[in-house]
Amino acid sequence: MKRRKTQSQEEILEILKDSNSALNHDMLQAKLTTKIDRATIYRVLNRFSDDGLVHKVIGDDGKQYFAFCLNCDKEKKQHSHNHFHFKCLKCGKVECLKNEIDVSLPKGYTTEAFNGLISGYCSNCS
Amino acid sequence: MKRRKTQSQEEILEILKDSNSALNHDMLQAKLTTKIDRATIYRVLNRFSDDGLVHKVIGDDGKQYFAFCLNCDKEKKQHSHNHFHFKCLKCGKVECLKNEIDVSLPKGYTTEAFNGLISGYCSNCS
DNA sequence: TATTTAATGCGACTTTATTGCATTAATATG
DNA sequence: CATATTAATGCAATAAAGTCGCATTAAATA
Repeated sequence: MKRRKTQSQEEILEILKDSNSALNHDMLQAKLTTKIDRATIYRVLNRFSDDGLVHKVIGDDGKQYFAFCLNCDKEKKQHSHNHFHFKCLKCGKVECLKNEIDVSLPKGYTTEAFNGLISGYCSNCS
Repeated sequence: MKRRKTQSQEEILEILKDSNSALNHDMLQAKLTTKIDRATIYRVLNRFSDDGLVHKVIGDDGKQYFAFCLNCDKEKKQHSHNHFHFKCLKCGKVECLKNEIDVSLPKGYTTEAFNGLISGYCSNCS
């Protein structure tokens, strides 16, 4: 199934690129100039996520947030379960912290997968 | 507002204690012998969570999971935003990893809050 | 035992997200 | 360039998770 370039996708991707924070459906829709259907928005976002173009994070509110992928290796599409995301509290930027984070568990514990969101200040904002 | 001891709460708490994994609403309801209303189950669970008796985790599926609190300091009720949870892939147990985890970020980055789920094997199962 | 009010059950409702299906339009093909 | 193919879209319906209002029930207390 080959992907096609469409107006909707371009605009949504542009918004995600311009935005420096992860957006949920509502936030994204609010930024749209064109009217794009809810379902389409979700489909575009999930397609991006599947393609490794953006990452999808589930917030504490249970909603899906999407952010343009900064540090992600686009070849490896196994996004969801092997890294943390970092969100800067000042500039709002969301990044992947793929293997840059050192997780040390209590002794006897071994890590298989981890994911979650770390909040703080990035190097530009701290 | 003083808490009252009720049948429903006892049964739900018992199930959470017996279960060694975090349960969502459906899973919990399936284990009930008595019929307890959806709304009640949610209210009981959130009450437990507010009281620091159980912890609430948002899964990757966006659903709320609840697990009896093993390592949590019941005095400090600020559960939600300052620790990771660890889930053992074998025995399914969910624990708080309050300050036992060493988070080291890329240089220049500072941590304010973190939460998420780490999967692996606990000391008993690894 | 009577009183107070926390907890429950029921139903309606909200929000988030997905799916089916007919239509539109992006790409490929001749 | 015209046409065929089918990915992408819009619309409506639906699903699923969770919350809320309100009348009722039943713990705790006096």
